[in-house]
Amino acid sequence: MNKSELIDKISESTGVSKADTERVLKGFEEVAQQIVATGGDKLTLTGFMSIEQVHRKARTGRNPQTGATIQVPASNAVKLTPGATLKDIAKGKRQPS
Amino acid sequence: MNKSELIDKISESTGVSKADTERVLKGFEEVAQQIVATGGDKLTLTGFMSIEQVHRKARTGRNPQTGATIQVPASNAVKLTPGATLKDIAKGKRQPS
DNA sequence: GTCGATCAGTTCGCTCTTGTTCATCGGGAT
DNA sequence: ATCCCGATGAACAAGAGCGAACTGATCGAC
Repeated sequence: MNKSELIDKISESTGVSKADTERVLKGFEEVAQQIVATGGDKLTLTGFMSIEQVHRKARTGRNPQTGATIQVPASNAVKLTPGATLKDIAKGKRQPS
Repeated sequence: MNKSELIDKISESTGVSKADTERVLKGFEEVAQQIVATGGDKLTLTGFMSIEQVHRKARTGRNPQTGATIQVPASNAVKLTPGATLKDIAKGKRQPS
């Protein structure tokens, strides 16, 4: 499923226009970008997901074409964590809304 | 940041009412739940994130209070993957929109 | 304002992910 | 319709996350 299909589905089920649905998703993405850009806060949507910036240690990577090892420097990364409700649905312990 | 704060921010920046913003986020969550409940499809929001159901092997867990080991059966889990744009923003390689 | 649901933190052995480069193909902004 | 950007997959060593059970704190639906 891609973005267009998602917007169609959300618009159908909520009655919100596709244009506004798209604006809200874009707004959500921009807030997520601000969260991971600054790292000072964490966004938690209870039962759904959380989004935060985390730090990753330096380590060894590899060029898949040549097999040469490459030093990957320490840097910031994105951590997306599913919430309990979403996990329970994936496990079959619970039904989607 | 929690859900209320997120809705305020999105509503402010997009001009969409808080009520509609909340409906769209709820709709997005419900679609994500359908994706991880069935496992047949994967939702990809290019540059932002993707959401899918994955399978996890059985393994050993532990009760942190008693230290007793517990067998955790194989089951389905949720995989949330950040997209390239979000990752680049976390690394500082790129500015948020 | 209430109260049920969820989060965060705890241990630890093992599973899973990470990031590198690059060609190809699809998405999606315009 | 066009075309630039991002997803995908390849190898792999090492980093990071997972999930159990439980509890106090917080969230958010009503």
